[in-house]
Amino acid sequence: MTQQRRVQTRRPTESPPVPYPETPSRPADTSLSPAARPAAAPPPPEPPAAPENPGIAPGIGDDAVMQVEGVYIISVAARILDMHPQTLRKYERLGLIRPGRTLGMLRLYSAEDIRKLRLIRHLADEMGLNLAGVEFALAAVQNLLTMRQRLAALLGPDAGDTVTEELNLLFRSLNLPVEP
Amino acid sequence: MTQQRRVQTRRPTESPPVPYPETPSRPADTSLSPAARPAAAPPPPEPPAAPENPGIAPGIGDDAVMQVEGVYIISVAARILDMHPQTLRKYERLGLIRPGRTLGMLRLYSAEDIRKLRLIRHLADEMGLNLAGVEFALAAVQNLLTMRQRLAALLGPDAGDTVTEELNLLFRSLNLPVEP
DNA sequence: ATCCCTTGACACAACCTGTATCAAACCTTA
DNA sequence: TAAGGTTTGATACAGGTTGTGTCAAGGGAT
Repeated sequence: MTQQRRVQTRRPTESPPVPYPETPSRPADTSLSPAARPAAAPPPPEPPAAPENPGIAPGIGDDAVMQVEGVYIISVAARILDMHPQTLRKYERLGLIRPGRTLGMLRLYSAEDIRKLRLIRHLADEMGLNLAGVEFALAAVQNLLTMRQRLAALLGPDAGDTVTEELNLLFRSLNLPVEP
Repeated sequence: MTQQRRVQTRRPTESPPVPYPETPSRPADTSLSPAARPAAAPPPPEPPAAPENPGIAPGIGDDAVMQVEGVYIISVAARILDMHPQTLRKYERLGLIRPGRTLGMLRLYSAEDIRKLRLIRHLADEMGLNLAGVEFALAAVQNLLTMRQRLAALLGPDAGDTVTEELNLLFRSLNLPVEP
């Protein structure tokens, strides 16, 4: 009755346009993927550290790249979300989120990370899922959005709109605040 | 940060052919729906109580209705599934399953209930979901099958086959042993 | 150089979950 | 009718999970 990993044989069937991400199936806490991130380049070299600016993006004036929506250090992100910094660290350790890093290895949470964390908080606090369930739900949402994309490519844009509408109904029915 | 219920306004949008079941959103243990089942008629009045016949359906010879796939009392169902009878009772109390009842209020588990319980066991034991997550996953599967049906009705049988194929890929990607 | 913040690790309280146990009631068989 | 076994509902408990608190060590910005 213990947690056990499931080996599954993947067979090379007619390579689809967008692949499904293949859920990692990690029930135990022993994650953290020991051989991961050997020397990943820190994506945004931009430590803003706006100490008091919750909710709006800090306006980076000079040579910033396009569409920088907002990047927050862990204390700011935790204050924005009203969550504990240790909770955010644990979520990263379990693989639920993957914030960027500055050159000094400080975590940088993008607006997309903030949105994902809000969804995680909704799933955990209001719907009562544990973290394995949160991982499952996140994978389900991700795969459904991928499926929508694939169906739109396979069936045409009109059918894609219908699928999008049905997915909106489904997300609403499942109490999932997702906007595809 | 405690569990709190979410009130949601349902609005009557363009009545679809098959409705989505509207997830109950029940995080707390205080379920059991106090005003439910006022005098529901017991569906199959058939107490077989086959004490030693695990796995195959008891052959009811005489005036049985068509397609009786198998009905088991709780001890037999628990032995078939290798689960504790109390666990089955708790699952029913939480609303995950809804076995039939004999006239003496004995629980009767159909083959469909057994299949659902196997899925629940897979979600809980192997994927590590808690019961709220199991409820979410069951609702997701149910809604996806409903969506497949609706899309087939809206887009035609060929698109329906494509949707079915995509759903099979999605279920496989999510480690869900479901056969639509 | 100094101060504030982050990091990683450990620990703990509260909760969840499956199981055990109990008396009462029921069905089947003698 | 009476005995025996089983189910039911309720309660209790051990083990695991989860969010949070605390600590020393280190880094970045003024």
